[in-house]
This record gives sequence, structure tokens and C-alpha cells, in this order.
Amino acid sequence: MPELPELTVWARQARGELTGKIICAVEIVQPKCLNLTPAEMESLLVGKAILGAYERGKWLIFDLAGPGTPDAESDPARVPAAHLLLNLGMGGDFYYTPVPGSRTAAGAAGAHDAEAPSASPGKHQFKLSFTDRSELALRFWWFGYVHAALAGRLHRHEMTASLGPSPLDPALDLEGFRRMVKARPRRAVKSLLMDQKILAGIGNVYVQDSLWGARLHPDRSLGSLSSAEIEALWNSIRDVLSRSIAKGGLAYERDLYGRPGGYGRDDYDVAYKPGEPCPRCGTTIEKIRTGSTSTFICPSCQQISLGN
DNA sequence: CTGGTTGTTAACCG
DNA sequence: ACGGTTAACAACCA
Repeated sequence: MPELPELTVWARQARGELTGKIICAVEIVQPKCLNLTPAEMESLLVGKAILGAYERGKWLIFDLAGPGTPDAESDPARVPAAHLLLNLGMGGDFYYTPVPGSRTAAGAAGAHDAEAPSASPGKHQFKLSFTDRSELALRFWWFGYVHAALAGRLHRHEMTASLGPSPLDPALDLEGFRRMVKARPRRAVKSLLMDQKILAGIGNVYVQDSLWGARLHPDRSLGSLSSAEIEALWNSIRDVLSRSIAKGGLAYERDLYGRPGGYGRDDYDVAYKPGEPCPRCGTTIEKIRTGSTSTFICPSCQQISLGN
């Protein structure tokens, strides 16, 4: 499932590839995922230009400019007229189909055009068509959202407005993270990292090696963490996330151009590797139940108590 | 056929 | 109020 690193890669690509494009048609296959009626969504989107794109937790948000002055470059300070908010839920793909006969950033980077999976017809839930005949389709397995908010109303979109800061937000530092931890002494550490209202963007993949890097058992209560452990956790989270971003995200997710990321099994420490040796001490990695999710831990590096 | 997995919300309980 | 648990949603895979 896409988490913060994948969203970061997608947002960067969307900014480079889609900025300035004008939406001329919208295809809504699954109305259930909308926060508006299909007719409202269509009239809100058609005619607007993409001003920019950015990630917010597990959401990808497009700023849209109103019709009339479609060239975002000519007026970069213009206030967006609306926002399109996409969440792929438990997993999905974007399929970008470039302008016929054009060279994309992927093409320039050396991807094989013949191999590009582009839009698989009929399998997407939502599609934007642009006036230059390029398209962006979105496929997810039912839990995704396609929402829109009008200008000045983004703060009233509850699902994104209630998100906490990104762990990679420069405005959040170790002291800020320490305050988050200290404010909730009775909570389990894994539950804190997964809570999108506190820290946005970490899911059940990256949480695994974030905990292992700090030698923390997922069920450790926050009140039991030492100052050094909090700092180790903070560093571990940021290290895991930025390592994946540097490699283009998870190897089993695909970017806008259909290319897989470079962060694969060899990059994991303990995540999804039950039965394999801990890279630090060699102890066999275990899979345990933590609430409704699974956690992969090294039972000797990550103990609930230090066991005197 | 069974059930585990995946993110998010809502409802419920101690 | 807080935090853990569960169900619900839908599709895929083993």
C-alpha cells in the first residue's frame, strides 16, 4: 500500500508532468468513492487547470486553477479555485497516459515505452482527461477516495484537515516529536506511529523497520520510553522513509509512468521477513499480532521489557 | 471455500 | 476523555 515515500514520488512526478494541463473530461466509474455527486464533481473539475500537486499523509492533493487563465506559470501566486484529493486506500495505481507521440520524463529517463503499462482500460475507478489528450487514471481496490474541496474550504475537508504533520516536515523536530510521545504516555508506540492524526504517512510497511531501528517492541507504552529511545525512534523513522524516497519508493508499487520503485526486500530489515535472521544479531525474525495488524520483530532486539 | 491482508471510520467497552 | 478492539467496506491471493 502506498505510504509517505510513494506519495512523495507521485506528487513530484505529478507536479512535473501535469502542471498547466487543463481537465477536459472526467470519468467516474465508482461514485461511492466521491464526496460529491458525480455531476457536481464533473462540473467542479472540467475546465480547471492543474496548478500543482503535493502529498499530505497518504493523500495526493491537486491544486486547481479556475478557467480563463490556465497557464499556472504566468501567475504562480494565484489562489487555487479548488482542490482534488485522492487517497488510494489499501493499494492501487495511477496510470498516466502521455500525449500521443510525445516524450515523457520517463522516456527521457530511459524507460522502455513499449513496456509502459499505461492505462488498463476498464479497470480504473476514476480518470481525468486533459485537453492535450493525455490522461491520468486511478485504480484502487474499493477503499480509495476521490474527493474535492472548493477554494478556501480545504480546511473543512475533515479527512485531510485532521491529519498530523509529516515525519519529514522540516517544521517538526525532535522536540516536537518528544512532545507527541510525552502527551500520550499510555499509548503503545506502534499505535502512535500508525495514527494519521498524529503523524501522517506511516503505514504497516514502514512502521516495521522504524521500530526495529530503534530496538522497540511495538507494544511498548510511550511512557516507558527513555529519552534516548525517543530520539532513536525519531531518527529511525526519518531514516527509513528518506531511504525509500531516495530509491523511488516501494518496489511493488508503480509510479505514474508504470515503473516500480527501487526499495525492495533487500532494503528491509525485518519487515515481512519472518524466519530470516535479524541483520543486527542473527536471531530469527518473528511475526506477531499487534491488535488487528501484524508486526515483524527481532525478539531479542525488540523486547517488551529489558528483562533485567 | 476460507481467511488473511490492507486503511479508515465509526461504534463500543473498560 | 483515552486507548484498545471490532466491524464494515471490497478485492485479491494462497
